[in-house]
Amino acid sequence: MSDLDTIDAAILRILQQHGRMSNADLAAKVGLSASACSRRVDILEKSGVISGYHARLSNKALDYKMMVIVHISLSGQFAKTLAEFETAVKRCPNVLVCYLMSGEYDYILRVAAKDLEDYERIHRDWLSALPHVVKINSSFALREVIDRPNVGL
Amino acid sequence: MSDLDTIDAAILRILQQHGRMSNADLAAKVGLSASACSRRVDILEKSGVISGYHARLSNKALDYKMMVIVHISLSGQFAKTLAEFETAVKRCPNVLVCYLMSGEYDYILRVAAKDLEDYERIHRDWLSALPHVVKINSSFALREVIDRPNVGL
DNA sequence: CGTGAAAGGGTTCACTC
DNA sequence: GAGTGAACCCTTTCACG
Repeated sequence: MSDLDTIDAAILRILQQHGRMSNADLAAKVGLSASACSRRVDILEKSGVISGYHARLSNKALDYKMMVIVHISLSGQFAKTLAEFETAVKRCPNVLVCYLMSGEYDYILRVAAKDLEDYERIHRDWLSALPHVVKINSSFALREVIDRPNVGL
Repeated sequence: MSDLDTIDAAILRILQQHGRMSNADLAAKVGLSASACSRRVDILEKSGVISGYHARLSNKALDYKMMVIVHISLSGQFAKTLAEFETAVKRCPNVLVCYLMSGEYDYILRVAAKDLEDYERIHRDWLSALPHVVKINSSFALREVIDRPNVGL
């Protein structure tokens, strides 16, 4: 697709960490003029390398202190079964990540909860209520070692 | 901590999706004047509810098409063992997420790779080389159903 | 790709309700 | 806490070298 040179990589590295840095500051950091820098960022956005800019919220500040990894098995692998499950799981706001997996389990989920009581509620009202589920396995995260949105450049 | 009213929630919801929206536009969207909106955003940033702004890069555009969930067990749970493992795992740029877990496995990792060959290299050069590892279990993601950075408000 | 200038818009005050 | 208006600063974006 688009070949990234050293300067592009530098731009991406900085914008990953400081998504609201002004173009003028960014240009200075990567050693370009403002116009040249703006042109490059524009290309990176339009080519889809930069898919968007987002404020990151502190789960802790919002009182979401628990992270739970949930493994789920369904009663079959029919397309209709998967589609119904996925439609339902998308409705649960506490599910941050959901992947269809190969291997022993069908889906793996990452679920945020305020505390154990909150997770019990989520498990009861949301997870157990998902269609076609035959097995649920919850593992609790004791500590977050790494959490980055993208691969290091 | 800080109580969030309806307007704060709206601000967070918008900034989550459009991290580079100008304060003027944001104020219009939530029905506030620019100054009032700026004051609120300032408070949200300083109180830590907004922990930062980040450009999101498309893993696909960067040719990272594979997502692998890796379960890892160590030879013990001594603090020194865990610390050594964590120091080493942080050096691998392909590891996006790493949690210390309760339950059967000690750690769960989310690893990005360009393709199967790339993952073989990562597995050989990084994962297998991590200290104190006694068991590695790789599961490949077939499809991404959900991937949001934060809990829906 | 860099420069420079013009134009437009954004942020941030002090002040008021 | 929220709105107004104005000043100032900064950013973006041209055309051109």
